[in-house]
Amino acid sequence: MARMPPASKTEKATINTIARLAGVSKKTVSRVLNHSPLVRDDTREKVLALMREHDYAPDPQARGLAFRHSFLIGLVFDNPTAQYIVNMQYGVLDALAGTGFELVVHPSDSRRSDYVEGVRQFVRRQRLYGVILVPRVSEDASLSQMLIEEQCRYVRIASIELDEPSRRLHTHDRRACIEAAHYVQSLGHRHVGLITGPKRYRSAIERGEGFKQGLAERGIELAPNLEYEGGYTFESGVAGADALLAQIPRPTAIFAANDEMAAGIYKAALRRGLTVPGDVSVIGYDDSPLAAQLWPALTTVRLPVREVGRKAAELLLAEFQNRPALPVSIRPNLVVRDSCQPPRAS
Amino acid sequence: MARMPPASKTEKATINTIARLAGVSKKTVSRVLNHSPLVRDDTREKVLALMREHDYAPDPQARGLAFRHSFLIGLVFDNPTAQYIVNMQYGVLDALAGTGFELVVHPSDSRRSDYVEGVRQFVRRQRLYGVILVPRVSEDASLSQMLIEEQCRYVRIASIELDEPSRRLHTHDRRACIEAAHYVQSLGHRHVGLITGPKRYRSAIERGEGFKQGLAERGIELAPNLEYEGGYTFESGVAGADALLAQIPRPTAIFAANDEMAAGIYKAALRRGLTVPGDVSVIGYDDSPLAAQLWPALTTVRLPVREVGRKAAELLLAEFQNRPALPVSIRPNLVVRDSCQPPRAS
DNA sequence: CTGAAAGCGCTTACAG
DNA sequence: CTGAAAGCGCTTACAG
Repeated sequence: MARMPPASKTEKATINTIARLAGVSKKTVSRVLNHSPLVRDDTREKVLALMREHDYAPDPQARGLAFRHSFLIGLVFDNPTAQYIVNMQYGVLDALAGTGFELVVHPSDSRRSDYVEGVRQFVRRQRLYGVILVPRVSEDASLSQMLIEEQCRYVRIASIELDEPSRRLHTHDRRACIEAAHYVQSLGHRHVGLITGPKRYRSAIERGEGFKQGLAERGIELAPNLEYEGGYTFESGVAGADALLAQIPRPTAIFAANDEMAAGIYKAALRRGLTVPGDVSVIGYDDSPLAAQLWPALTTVRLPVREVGRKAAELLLAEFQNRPALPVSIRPNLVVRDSCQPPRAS
Repeated sequence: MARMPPASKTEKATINTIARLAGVSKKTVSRVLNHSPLVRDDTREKVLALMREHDYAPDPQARGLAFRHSFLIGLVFDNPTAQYIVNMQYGVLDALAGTGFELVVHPSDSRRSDYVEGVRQFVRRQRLYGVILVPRVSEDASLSQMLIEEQCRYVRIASIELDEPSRRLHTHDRRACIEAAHYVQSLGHRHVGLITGPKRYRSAIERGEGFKQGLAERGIELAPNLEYEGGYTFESGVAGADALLAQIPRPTAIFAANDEMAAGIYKAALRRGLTVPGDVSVIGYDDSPLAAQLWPALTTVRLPVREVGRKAAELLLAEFQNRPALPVSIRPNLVVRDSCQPPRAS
């Protein structure tokens, strides 16, 4: 690239600039930067004023080199939906704003045997301050084990309480699905179908078990032929609904463990000449953008993902910011739209 | 966090470790690292072997401090669709793999008057090596002007050829829409509707103009009452289709400037008792995940976004890697699915 | 083709 | 409450 003209602004201020102007050593400026109590109040004020005046911010690289860790937080994920990732990123960035930390993204493929090594290189080479683990990689004990070996902080976002309190964020999938089941029962449904996610996902188990538990609590037993293991994909939702809607008696309501599969139910119903919710009520999970766009709009379970991201980042930075690292738990809520109604009188 | 046991692996190798073991100065190791030709072949080989043996990688923070820039690439965007952002991130990361660079994300809100200053702080404080600008922030001249002031490299991804060759990636929206129009005409449609994006987006103008140009080239003039300015949202697609489908004669095909709005056409058609593509053919833009899930599956224009991200990152790193910085252009292609057919004989 | 010295902008460890 | 020295792991500028 061609040489560019010098910046119009004055040269970037460093810790030396501030120290010289304040008539103190750079160590004192450093103390102010790191909130050390060992600085006289008037000294601190003078230094802070100078920092503001010169728009000074410490160089994260120099700081990182001295601290022996970077000011980077990693987000490690394995292909959840795009909306989930993006919301998570927004949430993490909400928490990082003004802290000097930045977010670096690291997608990985947990089906590859070497993905843990890939994450190891990532955290080691970049000397990451910490990482946030999103399902399903958050469920992998070999990954968290490696991070402990590497002395890298982490927070696991998961549907159950994995790991110790300071490192977990619990999303209460089971509880949310119990409530979804209660809602379905309250409308009067007795023949209810279930399309679960793939059982290698902990969330799939939690959601499926939760839903059945919720029905059982209200005296409804879900028949084995009304449960189908899907793959969290649209196509698997279509296949699952085809299977369930062929049963006799036909279920009057179906719960799908995510919205993609719930959308698949719409397609299968449409093809069979069945209406939603007239012939079959549908309920999903995620409140993806899809949910509001389906016609009729989909009743679904919503986890506030952006808030999850924010809380996870806050937990990760708690120690650095001298706050207590308390375990976090966030509950989803049911978003009632138009895809459920009482069953037709039979 | 509690102190953790020391890592099981040996201490991390530094440039000094390698230099000592190779019996050379660290400057020589540095030369190998930076592909300097001023190293004897056998010296280079010995150093490289040692690096491999000790799994050595230079510390990006130390390197960055000395180089006066970090090894971070910023992705600056203003709320395009989640899938677009995520695909872009994957693409950028494809190009960064193995280079020692990492990707940091920076969403911003271009409606806020201070967003350019926000990006300025971001690039200055982190000493970013460069940034990739995604529409619509890529279209903002005040942003690129600021980056030049800050001497920060950038690449603009845009629907037209903005900026100088070494800083632009052209996505040919106009050409793609011309071809979409030709396709619609080739099916025999004469009464064609258009739902554009908001005119403050350059892409909206390019797509709309391109589509009209393509029709004109085949002797079809798009009537003013068959053009509607949408907002790139599902709801605006519904509203647009409601307006267009009420015209007489009713259009037999509608092109929407993105898939969200195209999905809105489906809903409007369904409500009016019209079938897609029997009564009205629909064509979208983006090939979002939605497109394949609609029923019938949506014919749409697909930009390979991941490839765009990869090429943009390669262009940004060209200078660093001693490659020529040639302008990049990527053409979308038409994905024909089930939402278009010839018009009914009238 | 190779190296000793100085420096990037911070912090730790020690001294007072 | 404050500071001088040394160091984090690299590179630039200079010398040979």
